[in-house]
Amino acid sequence: MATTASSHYNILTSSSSIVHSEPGSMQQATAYRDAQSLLQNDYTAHSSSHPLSHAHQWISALSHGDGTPWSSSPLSEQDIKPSVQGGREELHSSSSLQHQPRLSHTVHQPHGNHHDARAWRTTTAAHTPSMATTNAQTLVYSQPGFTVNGLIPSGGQGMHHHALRDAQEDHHSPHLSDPGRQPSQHQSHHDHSDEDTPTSDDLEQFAKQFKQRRIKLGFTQADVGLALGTLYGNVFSQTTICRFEALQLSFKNMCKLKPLLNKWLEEADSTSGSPTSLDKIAAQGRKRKKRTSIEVSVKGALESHFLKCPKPGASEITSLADSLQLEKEVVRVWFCNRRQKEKRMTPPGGPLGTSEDVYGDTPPHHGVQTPVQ
DNA sequence: ATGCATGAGGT
DNA sequence: CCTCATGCATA
Repeated sequence: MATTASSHYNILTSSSSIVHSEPGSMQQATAYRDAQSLLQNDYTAHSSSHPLSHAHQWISALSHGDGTPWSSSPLSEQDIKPSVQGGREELHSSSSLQHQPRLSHTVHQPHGNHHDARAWRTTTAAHTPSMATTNAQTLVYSQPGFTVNGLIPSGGQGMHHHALRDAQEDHHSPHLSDPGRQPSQHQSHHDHSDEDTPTSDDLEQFAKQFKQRRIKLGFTQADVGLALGTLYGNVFSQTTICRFEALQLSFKNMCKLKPLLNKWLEEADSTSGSPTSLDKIAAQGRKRKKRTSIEVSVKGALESHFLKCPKPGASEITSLADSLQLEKEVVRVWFCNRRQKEKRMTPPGGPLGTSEDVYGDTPPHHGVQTPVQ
């Protein structure tokens, strides 16, 4: 399935009859300050510039095998829409209290600096009361780069690690004089509406529960995202909800979202016949560059460079882009995204014990492992 | 479920 | 230019 040259992109918004939450799928521009849309043709306009396509890999929609070594989605059957929506509104009620923190971050944890990723594992592991065998069980880093180097108290795998993240992050102020905020109290259950900084374990369990309940209630991730919008004014996409459930967000981000999702959960189960009505606002047409498909081989090359140097300078990016025949911007963004991925909590592949435990780490994680989806 | 992209805010 | 939160478009 190589280059099939199937570049047939629908540039026009064809309202097909696919599954679409038609009524109200638009998102409201909550805090968008600038709403000006330029009118310049997109990248599809370079047809006249190129007489013959010789290296148009960025517009070739080849199957792009996706060389994700860790991609192991067992089964995913999402988007079950039982349509449990009734026809009620809560706009008239719910006029009680409830002050949402809005943009203010309720996170005081990683203090904005210092690697959130590290705080991740550390917090949990650190407060382990009796860590006899309680090793890193929650999050299994199944990637050579994901090791939380040097911070694993259990000393499980302080072995090979590419010190690839210590070049920048710690350029902040070295004020770590108030680590006392670290939640040391850990209840042995779930469901804690504590407002303060949750531990990674808390988040993990919450995410699991959330997912379960959500599914039980018959809501899709997208539904939740919209509901959050109608309820609190912050709309989120399916992507975000998904990532939350999969713990693929930064610690900070998770902390921020948890309260919201928690509220939704309460609402959702209390009013089993939720309405999901939202005001429709004009959709804002944004011209987004079409997703560039990077070939597997190219991805490999990029990865190699990443291991070598996660933060290439502008010049290096340029040359790299040149040799790979990619736009500089594409390469730059690739690196950015790559770095972000590195900071996620859950490394792709999931905490599920894959067969490849390069770390000899056999975590005794709890049994419940994704019943469905 | 994820890959690439956009944008705000910080340096 | 970076990080970080987020999401459209896709696989």
